[in-house]
Amino acid sequence: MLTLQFIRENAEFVVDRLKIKNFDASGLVEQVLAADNERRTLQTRTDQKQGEMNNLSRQIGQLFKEGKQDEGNQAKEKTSQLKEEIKHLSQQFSESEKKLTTLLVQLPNLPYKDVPAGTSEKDNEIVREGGKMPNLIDNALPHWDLATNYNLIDFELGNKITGAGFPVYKGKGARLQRALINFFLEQNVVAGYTEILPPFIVNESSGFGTGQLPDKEGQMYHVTDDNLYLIPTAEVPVTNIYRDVILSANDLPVKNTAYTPCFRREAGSYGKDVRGLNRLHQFDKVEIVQIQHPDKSYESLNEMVDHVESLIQMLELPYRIVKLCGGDMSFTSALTYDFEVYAAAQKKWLEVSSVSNFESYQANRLKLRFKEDNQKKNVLAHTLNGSSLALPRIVAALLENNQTAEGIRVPNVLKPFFNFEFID
RNA sequence: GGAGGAAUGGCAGAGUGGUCGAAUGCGGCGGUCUUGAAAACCGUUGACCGUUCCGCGGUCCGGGGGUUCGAAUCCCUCUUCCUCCGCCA
Repeated sequence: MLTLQFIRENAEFVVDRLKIKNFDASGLVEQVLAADNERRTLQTRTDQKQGEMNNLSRQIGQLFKEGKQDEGNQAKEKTSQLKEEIKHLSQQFSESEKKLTTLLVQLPNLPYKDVPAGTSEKDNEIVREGGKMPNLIDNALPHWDLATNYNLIDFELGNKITGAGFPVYKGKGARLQRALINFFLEQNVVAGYTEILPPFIVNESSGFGTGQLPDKEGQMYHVTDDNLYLIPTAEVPVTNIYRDVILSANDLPVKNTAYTPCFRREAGSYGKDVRGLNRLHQFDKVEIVQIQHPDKSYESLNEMVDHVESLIQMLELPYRIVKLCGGDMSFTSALTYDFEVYAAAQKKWLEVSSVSNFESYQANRLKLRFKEDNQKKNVLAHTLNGSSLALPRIVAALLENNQTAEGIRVPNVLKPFFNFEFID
């Protein structure tokens, strides 16, 4: 969330910038400022009474110590009213604080200065394109047919065991998943990321820290008995490692990578977009996460974009990098680049990565700070993350683009991890 | 799952009702000494909020609640960790 201090000092700017995200913040900002004022008034009054009480208690203690029982008891009688007032005030204060937080979390992150205006993906800006479009054979098949024909993925079996959106990978299909996960992790480690294997289920505080809760509750699977959530992305556990942490400046940047399965309810997604591997309830993804000094976070963002691009290039897939417009960006992001690969049989661009800078928006929720050298004050760090990469759509594109009459060609870079040049 | 024990500042570890945000040691930072370093010595060393902001006030001793004029200290509850038993990949 945005910091109160920033909103106080830049209220108009906040409202103005959020227009880029098609978010009318005028009413909300006003309410935040009012709630903030109320809270501060209440705190001043509460603190003052509490101070009086502390003084009185000290005096009473002193009186009893000196053996002045009568005076002590007399003084005691004076405390009951004060006590009542404090109880009342602190109740109001905590309600006021709660109200303020409720309002505050409704404000999205501000878009970075060069985020294009727009309402949907049509307004996104293509920043780079690369790779070579394949020459498809005649009668080229979409990946769901290829996956079935070559016995790589069994969608029906997934329906039986769990339900739609939970495919079963088999044989070379399963091995290809494993190979891709290894390949991605390996490349990330080479690029300086530390490998993490986090829990796949998180608590409420973690969900709040990265911004999934409270607003996107319906997108996660909820284990109600224990009030835990299946992770929708490794971003959640890996970023939350640093919740309530104060780093020192020379710890930065922190670079972590993790493979996890991701679980998404995808409520409200139906139709042809969900065919095959295009949209699943459970899928595999390797994630990269950085924690960086505010002055350098956009350098890191570019570095991450270049890194993800190199992965896709190694897989020899045609791709494009898209800068999201305000309307298509997530609630918590300041700047997001999406990566799309072309799945030639479907004739579709599929999103395989989303790389974002959240600036201090998540850090403020997480209370993730660092100590600047020679300075007392702790400052919020910047957090960034990106997929490197999400597997299913990569697999979809690999299958579709590399199909030949004899079988499916496997990119050379996977050799160390997948010992077949051909799937036939 | 059953029975006990514990949770204090970066770490170790005192403190069982009254200036305790907390002794002491280690670590960190600054200084004296030294050509430099070590050792020794001196000083300093948590976070958050409010404010009339070089000052003052408030909160925080695992989380939440309670008793009391007053709680790190007493009570309840939750969580986590340790020991023993059982079970187990």
